Amino acid sequence: MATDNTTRARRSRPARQWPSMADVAAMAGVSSQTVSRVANNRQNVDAGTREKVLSAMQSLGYRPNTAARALVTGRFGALGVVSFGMGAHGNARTLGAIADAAREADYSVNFMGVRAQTEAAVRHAFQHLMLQSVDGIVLVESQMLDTPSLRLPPSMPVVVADGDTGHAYPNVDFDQAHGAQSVVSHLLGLGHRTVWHLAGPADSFAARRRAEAWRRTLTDAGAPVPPVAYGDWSARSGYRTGLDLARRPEVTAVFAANDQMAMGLMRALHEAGRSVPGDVSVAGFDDIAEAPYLQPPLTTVHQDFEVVGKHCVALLLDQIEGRTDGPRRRAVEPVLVVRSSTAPPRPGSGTT
Amino acid sequence: MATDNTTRARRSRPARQWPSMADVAAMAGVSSQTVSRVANNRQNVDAGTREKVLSAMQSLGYRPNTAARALVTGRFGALGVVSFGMGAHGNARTLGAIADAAREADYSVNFMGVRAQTEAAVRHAFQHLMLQSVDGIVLVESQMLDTPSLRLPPSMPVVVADGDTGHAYPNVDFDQAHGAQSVVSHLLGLGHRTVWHLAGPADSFAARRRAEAWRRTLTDAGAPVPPVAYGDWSARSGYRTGLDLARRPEVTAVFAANDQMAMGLMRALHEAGRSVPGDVSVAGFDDIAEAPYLQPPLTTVHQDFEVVGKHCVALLLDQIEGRTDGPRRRAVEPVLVVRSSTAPPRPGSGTT
DNA sequence: GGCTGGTATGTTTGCGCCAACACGCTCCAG
DNA sequence: CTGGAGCGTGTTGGCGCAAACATACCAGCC
Repeated sequence: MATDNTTRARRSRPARQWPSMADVAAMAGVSSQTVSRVANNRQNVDAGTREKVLSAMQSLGYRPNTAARALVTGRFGALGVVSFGMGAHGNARTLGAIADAAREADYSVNFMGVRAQTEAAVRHAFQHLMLQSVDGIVLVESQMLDTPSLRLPPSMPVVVADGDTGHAYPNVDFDQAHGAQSVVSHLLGLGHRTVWHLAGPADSFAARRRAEAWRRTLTDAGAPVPPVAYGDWSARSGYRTGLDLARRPEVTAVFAANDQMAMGLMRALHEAGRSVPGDVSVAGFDDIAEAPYLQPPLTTVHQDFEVVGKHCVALLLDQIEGRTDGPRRRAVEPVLVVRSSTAPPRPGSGTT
Repeated sequence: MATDNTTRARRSRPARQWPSMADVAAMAGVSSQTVSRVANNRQNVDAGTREKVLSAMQSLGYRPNTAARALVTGRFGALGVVSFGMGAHGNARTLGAIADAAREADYSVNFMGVRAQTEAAVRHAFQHLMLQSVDGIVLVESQMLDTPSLRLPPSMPVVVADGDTGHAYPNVDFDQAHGAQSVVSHLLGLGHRTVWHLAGPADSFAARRRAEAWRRTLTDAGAPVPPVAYGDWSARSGYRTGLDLARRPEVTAVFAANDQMAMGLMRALHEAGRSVPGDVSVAGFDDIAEAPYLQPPLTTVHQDFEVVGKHCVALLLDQIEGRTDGPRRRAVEPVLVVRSSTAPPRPGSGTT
């Protein structure tokens, strides 16, 4: 990065290896403009002429040069996605869904992974994408939007997925509050005196919203609010917290902010001799594909990432194509899926 | 797709919203060529001049236009990645690693997800990428390379990750054979009479290589070769197979071709009252982050996706930059990780 | 017939950038 | 003191494409 590019760029102009419109035009005996019209599927071309051009394209193996096209149109046919690592299941699924939706709209996806939510890392990602090679950007779960030096130019369309809503950008998100509330209500409804919470990292907006909804649901129900434990979304962090919680006999129900942490949590409880759901009920969030096959099958909140991806692309295309009348926020409703990791508390348990 | 683009392209040329080199040049009082030299970090620019240009860039918010640059250099600064869905952990991890490595080299990553390994789907992906907008392509786990109509132009650099080795493209792969062999040997070494295998889908090359190594290791050891079951990498398919295997008392050890299937398998065995590893030992492949926290913690084969991503990018850059002396194949050694899901068979069990 | 309006096609132009070359200067060897 | 090499910089041209404008032709109409 930022090294001397002399050597790399020293290669002289490469020999033409792709035919251009002019080549096709010459072969078909028309002007290059007509070739352009055929390539862009314009209707005002005679059927016979179109045929000639198409067969010339075919035999020469012509492909339009996107760079030249982008230069003249100012559009790139590409969307940028900034996301924080493929380790998080949700991020990977969201990216896949965005890519699918983008392909439907004939856009390609330029992916920038960012390892850390540090200013430098995010700035680098933005700089790379903002080299004017994308028509818009989807930010997946970023908390960095308010850092002034990272502000994107106002002319760049942006959609934020699964992130903070306290900014001006259009936004697609799960209704985290509703999902978390449904889990906590479910557990309280089973008869638990209260529900403990293993939250995601404090700098994650989704984690904060889940924690807030958990707290509100408890207070609304008049249940005591136990201290919050924080993990980092990993099973490992769930395991560490689980070792702690297992030592507290008053813990009868735990809501983990994602399924991976719930896995670690259940493992720790098992090792400590606390059965799930006999002694402790555990619920997760995400409904990863493996959730039905955990031991026990995990009660969790299902999130439809496909829909999120679709909405992200739709909102972005609205901006790119200048439509301002569409919605600027979309919420996707998560659905509680009750399996076997939650049950009523043992009679007499859970008292302090 | 292939619709009339008239309306979309009808927008007249958008007002210039980005400053160009000429603007910077005017502000700095130099020629645009000098701006170009500064932008490309050439050394033959006077320090004072460079300073003036840089501050002009800064105050105008100048970003080089990659399309224009690509048009004249014939290079795009982008790598294409074709992969089959983000559902499979391995694919997601590999993509993330490729993106990281590409960023190190100042390339961006153009991601094309393909849902199905059908000819039409893959062709569409290739067409999109081959619109001369990437400098090279990484194919992650594709079996479609030999389909004649999909052949890529010889001028396009390609690297195949985790896929078939029976083709001319440079290749990065795990030493699947070695990994599978180490699992099977481990189980045989524990005293199991033989090891059953839950393979990945028949059209996956990685799955085939794992199955072949499993078979060879058994025959080399003089162990009987049980029939193979096939899954689709999902926990669900592992579960279904597990219900079958649980009914066969002679099954004392199973090698699942990935961790997700092992999870489903263990769940089915548990439901059928067969304990792991007491009655049946189970081993997986991949070492997903959650493997240590399954019940029981899963013996599996660790794969370092970061290294695979790095190698892919390195081999691709070799081709793009015209280096022909580098290696054309790289194998990454997977490592057996023994946890608690494997144990010696119960005395007297496993006889037919 | 001359006019209008529409359609198919061609010509010109310029997007922003960089390679190639030209230029003027300095420095040093011969 | 002259020739040539090296350096910083400017000038020119053209990459492939599509927008804008120009042209040719035809049909229908008063």
